Amino acid sequence: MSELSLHGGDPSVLRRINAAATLRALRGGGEPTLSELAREVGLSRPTTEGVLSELADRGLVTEVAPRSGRGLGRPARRYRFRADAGYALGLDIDAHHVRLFLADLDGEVVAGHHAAVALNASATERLAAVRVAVSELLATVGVERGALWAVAAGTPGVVSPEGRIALCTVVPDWEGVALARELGRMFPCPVLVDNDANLAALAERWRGAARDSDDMVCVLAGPHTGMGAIIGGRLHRGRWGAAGEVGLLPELGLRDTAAVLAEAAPSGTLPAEDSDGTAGPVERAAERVLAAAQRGDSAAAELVDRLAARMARGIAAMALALDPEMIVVGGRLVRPGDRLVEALRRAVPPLCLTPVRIEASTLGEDAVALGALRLALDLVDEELFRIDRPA
Amino acid sequence: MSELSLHGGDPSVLRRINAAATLRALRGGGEPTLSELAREVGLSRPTTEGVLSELADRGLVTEVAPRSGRGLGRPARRYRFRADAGYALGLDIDAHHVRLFLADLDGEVVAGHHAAVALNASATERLAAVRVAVSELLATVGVERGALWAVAAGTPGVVSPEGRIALCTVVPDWEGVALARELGRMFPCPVLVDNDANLAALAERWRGAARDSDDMVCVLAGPHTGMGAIIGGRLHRGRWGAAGEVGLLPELGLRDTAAVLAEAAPSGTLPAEDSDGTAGPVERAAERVLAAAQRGDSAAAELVDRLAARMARGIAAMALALDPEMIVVGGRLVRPGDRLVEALRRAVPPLCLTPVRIEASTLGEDAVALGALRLALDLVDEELFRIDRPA
DNA sequence: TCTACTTATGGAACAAGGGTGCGTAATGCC
DNA sequence: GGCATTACGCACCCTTGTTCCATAAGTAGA
Repeated sequence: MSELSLHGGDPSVLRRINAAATLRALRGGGEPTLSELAREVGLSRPTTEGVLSELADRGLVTEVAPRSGRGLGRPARRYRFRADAGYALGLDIDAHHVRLFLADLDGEVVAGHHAAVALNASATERLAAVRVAVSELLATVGVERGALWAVAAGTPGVVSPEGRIALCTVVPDWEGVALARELGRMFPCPVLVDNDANLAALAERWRGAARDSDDMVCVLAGPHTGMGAIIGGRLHRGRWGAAGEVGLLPELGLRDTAAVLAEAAPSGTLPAEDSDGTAGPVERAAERVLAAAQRGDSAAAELVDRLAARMARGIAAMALALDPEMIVVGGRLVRPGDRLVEALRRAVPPLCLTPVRIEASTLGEDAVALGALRLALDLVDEELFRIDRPA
Repeated sequence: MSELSLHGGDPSVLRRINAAATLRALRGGGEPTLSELAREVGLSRPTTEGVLSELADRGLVTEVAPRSGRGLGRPARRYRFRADAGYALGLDIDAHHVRLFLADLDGEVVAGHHAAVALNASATERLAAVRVAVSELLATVGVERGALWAVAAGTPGVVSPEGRIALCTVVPDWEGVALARELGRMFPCPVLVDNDANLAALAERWRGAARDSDDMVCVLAGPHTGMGAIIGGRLHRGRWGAAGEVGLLPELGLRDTAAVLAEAAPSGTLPAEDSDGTAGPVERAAERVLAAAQRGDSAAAELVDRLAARMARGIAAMALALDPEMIVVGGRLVRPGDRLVEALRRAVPPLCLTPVRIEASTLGEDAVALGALRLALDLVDEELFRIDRPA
């Protein structure tokens, strides 16, 4: 709007506005009638007709067969948004995995993929694994690389505004990698990179536990606990991309989260890294403690409660700073109905000023990749609905 | 824009867009020529002419005398934004004062006012003092109450989204007051109420130390230390209006800020409240310690440093949570070149992950009232430039 | 099978807004 | 006093969108 109100406009901007409105209504799904569409958008039928033929020329809309037999009168022409006119791709690159989701322009996920990567892989090897995974995914569903409109990737650590890994303690050889540029070489479309907790927040708001919440915080409890925040409906990154890192204050207890649980097992007895490279020894140990707590092992349960009490201070600091509507707790250490989330639900509110809902993630390990997908889809939407330049 | 893209538009919305764009260009100040204006907005001269005559009908624009003698050719008609077509009012209501600023539609401050209120005044008395102060201010400059387009007020404590004082430890008898409704009775225009630190943040961004910074935090060091945050260029209030209250965590050391300094003087020797009711005994004592530190008193200086070290944790928590571009420190306890700000500048960065500028407020005691004014002016701007309804 | 009714279509006539171009008015300079 | 210069005011045309109406293409009932 600001762009719009700065420079005045020809009648053509009116057409662009109406095209965007029509596209938006059409993308809601279904195969509306011309008249239905006109009524919904608030335009006359002839105008809508003109807009639609223009959108058809751009390849974004097709006419579908009219449905006869339903109702009285002459069957109406029906139109459909061509969701397959383009695709968006979301990546999750972490210490042990590469995860991918591909969606069409409707945001419908059409394919997913997963590949294990060794913890101690070099940055080059990790990027090669990404390249292979992407190629496999695209080949499986038969989507051309040129059909991608936007790509986004999430990764642990602090990601600078230019998409460089400014800080990363979790993935070896990862710090300093200009990830956006490296990935940019693989795709003929814009590539965005962001912190994993930030993207998990986007995902939870999109199709997870925080649907339609405009002010929420997502806690990603993994080896290190990161947080992402949606503020006023928009992802907040901070000046240097480091927002949500309250864990740095030692007294707020968000560092080495998994290690607190793992300490139960004497370090000498920790198993070596799994052969599939899917999780490190600390994560494995932590997950065993969580499982034991779930089974009713009282020593393990106490350890979980202690972890929750430790984490509560950091989470409360974030809640006090932002006063969010809700906090979603996710990451490797969390499953729905978990003892950890229950413990946090007891430990955090007493430290807060306002009632804040605490929910477990419903997306599990897919959260980050889905969030990356959502970020890419946001870019797609911006492209679809932009009105400040000729199509 | 979203509003715009949802419902399609007549040619009339085009006119509204162009009117808004022209008004925006015109309000930049000066008395531009018709052609200059047309060039700047990107419209043709006849169109601009039509828009201007419409704006003149609405009383927002006047033609001024052409300036002959300057340059060749026929003198051009010149136009001016009628800043006096309306006014905005900002209030600061705190424990000891009522402060007011009145501005025209250009945001130019045309009058200010200040009145002392006794600390132990009842809510009713405090509101009466506000009413009197407003009447005096308006009478002084000869502005009708009906000429007010928007009013905003700042006050210590947590202000709920509906404008109720949900929590306030600083002003007696203030908690629970439905301030927005009470003030609403005094004015025939919208009235907004917000937390004082939030408004101070707005003010510092508008004409203080944080000009044009879209991500900043304002620390208001008074009896209790509050914080306000601008995120992505917009004020962040939180779901319940309680954002920025990290001070609640005891280990973050933002509670009873002034008292830390005042403790130097044994409580028995504290002077009684000043006859003018302008400051409480604790504030007075705190200010004496600050002044002593400024003069070089080493004991006082050490006390200030200790306070800074205490506050640093809370400020760092906020900085880590939000990763702002800069932090502005203001409030009663701060003057430019102060030892407190210097001490914070040393104490905070080591706790942070990213380089964050720390600056002293340049607005002094006016910050909150100016921020309230800015909030009211934002509402004025929204009204001036709205395009989603007929004028 | 034919007729009446219903609903959508397609195009013509009309209105609003914006751009272009040209004759004309008002000023400064020589 | 004439000329160059600059801006004005108006007429004309294009784009976009709306209203209105005759017509087409179905269904339901006789």
